Amino acid sequence: MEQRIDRIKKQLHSQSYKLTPQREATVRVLLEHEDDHLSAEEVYMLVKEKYPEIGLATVYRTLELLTELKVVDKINFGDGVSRYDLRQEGADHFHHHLVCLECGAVDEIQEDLLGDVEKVVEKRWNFEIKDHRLTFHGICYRCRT
Amino acid sequence: MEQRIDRIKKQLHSQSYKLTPQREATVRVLLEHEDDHLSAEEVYMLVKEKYPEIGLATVYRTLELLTELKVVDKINFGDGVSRYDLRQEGADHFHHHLVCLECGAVDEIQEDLLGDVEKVVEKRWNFEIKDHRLTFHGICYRCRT
DNA sequence: ATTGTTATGATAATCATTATCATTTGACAG
DNA sequence: CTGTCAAATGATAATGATTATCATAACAAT
Ligand SMILES: [Zn+2]
Ligand SMILES: [Zn+2]
Ligand SMILES: [Zn+2]
Ligand SMILES: [Zn+2]
Repeated sequence: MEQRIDRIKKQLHSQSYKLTPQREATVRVLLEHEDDHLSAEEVYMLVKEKYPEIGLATVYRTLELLTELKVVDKINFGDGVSRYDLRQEGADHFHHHLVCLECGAVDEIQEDLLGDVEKVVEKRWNFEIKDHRLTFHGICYRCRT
Repeated sequence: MEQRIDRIKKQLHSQSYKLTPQREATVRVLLEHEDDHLSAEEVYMLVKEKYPEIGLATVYRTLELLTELKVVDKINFGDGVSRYDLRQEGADHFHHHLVCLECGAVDEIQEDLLGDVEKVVEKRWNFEIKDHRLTFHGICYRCRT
C-alpha cells in the first residue's frame, strides 16, 4: 500500500504535480476499493470519511488527473455515470469486465484474452492499437441456477 | 431500404407499437447514416430536415424504443453523449469499433473476432454471454504515416 | 517578508437526458 | 359518421452529472 502510494507520488512529481493530502486521501480510497468500480460521487463520499473538508470538485479534478497519468481508467457501463478503475500496476493492457444483467455485479478478467485478436486487427485493419475496452453482458455464475 | 423499414414496422407491431411518421422519419435518418455514430442531438437535427415539427423528446423516446427492440445499440465512446448505432440486420453479435486518437474517426469491424474468446469466458468464468462491447483505441490507417 | 504558482472549496453554470402534462392522433365501438 | 380511449407527441420544466469560475489557501522560491 505505502509503496504503491509512493510510486504514484513519484509519478506525479515527474510531471510536476504534488501529492496533496486531498489527492493522497483519494488515492487511498481507490486502493482500498480496488475491486469496485466507484463513481465520482461514491469516491467523494468515501474520501469524506477520512478527510471531511474535501470538496466534490477536488475529487473530480483528482480523478481526472489520475486518468491522465493512467493510474486509473475511466469507464462507462451505460448507467448515467463514469466509473473509475485502478489499473493493475505495470499492466500494459486494461482488464476486461463481466456485467451481470441479472444482479448488476461487475466482475473482472485480468488475463489478456485479446492478444490474438489484436494481432489480427493491427494487420488486417492497419490500426495501431494503444488501448482497448472489452465488456461482456450476460448472466454471472452466481445467477445461473 | 423500404423492405428494411417494413421489417422494422412489423417488429414494432409485434410488440403493439406503431410506426408513426415521426418514428419512420427517425428510422430513415438512421438508415441513411448507417456508418455514422450519431448522438441523439445529431439525429434530431437530421430528422428535422424532413420532419421539422418533431420534438427532441420524441427523438429520445424513439431511440430508446429502438434500443429496446435491439434495432439499434446505444454506445458510449467517452465523450459526454450516447451514440446510436444501427445493428446489422440478423447479426447475433454487435460489431466492434476502432477509435482513432489522432483524428477521432470511428471505424467498424463487422467480423466477429470474439468467437474463441467468448468460449473461454463462458467456460472458465461460467458466464453466459448475451452481448459484448469491444472498442480499440489507437491510430487509424489514415493517420499512420 | 514578498512574490508567484498551484491547488482547493464553494458555488454557479452547463449540458445531456428524463419527467411532466396538456394536446393530438388514430383505432375502434356503437 | 360521432364519441371514446389509449398511445404518442411537443413544449417545457426538472434532474443530475460534470465543468467552470473565482476568491482564498498552501507553499515553494526568492
Ligand atoms: Zn475493473
Ligand atoms: Zn449476477
Ligand atoms: Zn458502429
Ligand atoms: Zn485517424
